[in-house]
Amino acid sequence: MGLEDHKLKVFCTVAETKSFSKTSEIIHLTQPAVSLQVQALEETYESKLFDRTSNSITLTPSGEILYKYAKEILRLYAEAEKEIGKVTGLIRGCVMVGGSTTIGNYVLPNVIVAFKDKHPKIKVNLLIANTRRVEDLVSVGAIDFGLVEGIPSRQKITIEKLIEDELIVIVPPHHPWAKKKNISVAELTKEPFIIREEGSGTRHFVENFLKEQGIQLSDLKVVMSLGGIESIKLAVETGSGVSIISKWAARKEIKYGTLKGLYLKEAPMRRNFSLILPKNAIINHAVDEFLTFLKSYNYDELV
Amino acid sequence: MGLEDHKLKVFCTVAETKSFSKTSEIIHLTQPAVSLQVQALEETYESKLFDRTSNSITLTPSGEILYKYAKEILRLYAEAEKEIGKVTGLIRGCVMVGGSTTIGNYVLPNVIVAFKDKHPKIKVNLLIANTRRVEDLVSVGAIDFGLVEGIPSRQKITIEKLIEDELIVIVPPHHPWAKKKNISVAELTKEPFIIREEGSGTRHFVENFLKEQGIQLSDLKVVMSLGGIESIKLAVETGSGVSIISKWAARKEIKYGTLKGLYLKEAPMRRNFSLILPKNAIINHAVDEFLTFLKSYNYDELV
DNA sequence: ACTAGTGAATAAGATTTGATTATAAACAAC
DNA sequence: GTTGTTTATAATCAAATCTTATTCACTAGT
Repeated sequence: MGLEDHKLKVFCTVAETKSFSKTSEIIHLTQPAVSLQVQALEETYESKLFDRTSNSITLTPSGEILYKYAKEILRLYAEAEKEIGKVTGLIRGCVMVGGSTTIGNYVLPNVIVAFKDKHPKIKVNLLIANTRRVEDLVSVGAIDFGLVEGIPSRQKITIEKLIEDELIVIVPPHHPWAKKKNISVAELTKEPFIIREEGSGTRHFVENFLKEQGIQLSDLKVVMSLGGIESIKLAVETGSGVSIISKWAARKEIKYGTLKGLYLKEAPMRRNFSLILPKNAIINHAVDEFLTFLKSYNYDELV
Repeated sequence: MGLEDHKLKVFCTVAETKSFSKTSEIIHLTQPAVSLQVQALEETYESKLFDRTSNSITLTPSGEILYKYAKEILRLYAEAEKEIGKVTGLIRGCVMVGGSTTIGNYVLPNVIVAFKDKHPKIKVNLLIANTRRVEDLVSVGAIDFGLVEGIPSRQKITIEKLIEDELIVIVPPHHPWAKKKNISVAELTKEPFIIREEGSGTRHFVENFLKEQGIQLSDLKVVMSLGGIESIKLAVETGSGVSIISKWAARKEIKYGTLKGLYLKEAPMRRNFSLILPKNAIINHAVDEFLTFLKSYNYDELV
């Protein structure tokens, strides 16, 4: 882009993530490039900016000072661009979004496509990771904002409920349940069940939900545990069992008829997708526009 | 150097000098390079920053906004560097000095050499021009500070008396006056006189001084008017006449005996060299050090 | 109006900076 | 020790930046 000091941006991200390699993912550079940028800064100021001691990276006193100023400088770059954009009517820039697995893979791509259609000049950057990781990046200010499942509670983050997510039971189209709209929790325990891997937000939610309905995971006939939504859908399509995933994740397959979605009779499986923003965020013009778009977007048209 | 955004620096200087070519002299780039830098900025913001109308350059609304922010950003870069310098004990950076003809050619070079000796890492940049021009550059903030003859009075400039300058009568070593210490104004009118060109600060001072002593320029036997101090000294050395110049300018020749300096009986021809600073100047660490050095420098050792 | 003269834009080339892949070194965890 | 993870270094390649040479646009002077 060129409307900000790239070296300072890289430096700040390293300071925030405390990692050269994570920075390289976020900025979309290779790790050596990040090392070189920081080294270049250290040479111009003739002062080490980070202590690279074994397993952790910390800012040196010089680094602390530079970080404070760099952050303010970057804020001014963003503000200048915003102000000029107001005058020229031009909206451009770069948005760094973080999305947790479900929302990142199945909701945001559609939103981003629609957004790019309205604002072709704005570059959108999507990073998909688990909720914890996205929260971390937001809390240190390494990305502009995040969209995650559930309602994380953290200091240094502003949280806003954005849209509701509903989980559904998925079955293959020729399954006995395929004609039904609802099934009971009791019925669920009779069928081979495929579950997400330990650590996933969706699995966590499902476990809790079933517990509320008086059912343990061990009551289900769990036939396998898979490490990704796509693999779960594939397994269900091929008849290996049924599963529970977000309606957003099953959208396409339901539309094309390769999967059927059902609700539980007892209660809807609802959770929120939350928008999380760093406190004292640098909100540039592009980020502003994206947030406005996000809030006004009609998510139902996706379903 | 790399410890500031070069594009913004160039842009600011163009905005201040209202000239691409003058900027190129100050920043030590070629004129096309300046054009390209500004064009690059105009492309990134997709907005013209200057109106290039015939003979004058003005900031567009976008340009005005960017200038405001750019100035603040550059100030922060300088401040960051200063703060880091305090921690590391390193003093470096770049000073842009403007000097009017006499002080620029005959005083500053010595000061700068002594300064570089103490602070080898600081880059000093000397621009020699007439008083008016130096004042202009200072008043718009295009150079860090200026040293000029006389006491200019201008808004937007902070003025400080720095050192005294004394003008002396110079004669060749075998001239009848060479053995004397003083001569009278009356005597001066009897000798062929060589004078600086119209427009020079020194000529202006000499004319005024003689007027105060009741003598018009036309009372002198002016044999020639020369456009530079070196040519005047040469003319006096070769016996074409006598002249009046700054003691600083005659220092070397008096030391080597190729010229003799005399004072006027009636009154000393004194004027001040003034230090002029832009209001709201960006004083970086290097500038700070140079100013301190300037004020503590023992100018007498030069005489 | 024609001709310098001045100041900015453009073109083509060289140099420097920046990024990439590949690889090595340092360190923790098993 | 061996493995895996993270940063640093090396070599290569692409892109940005500066330079010289030239052209263009506009004034000013004759």
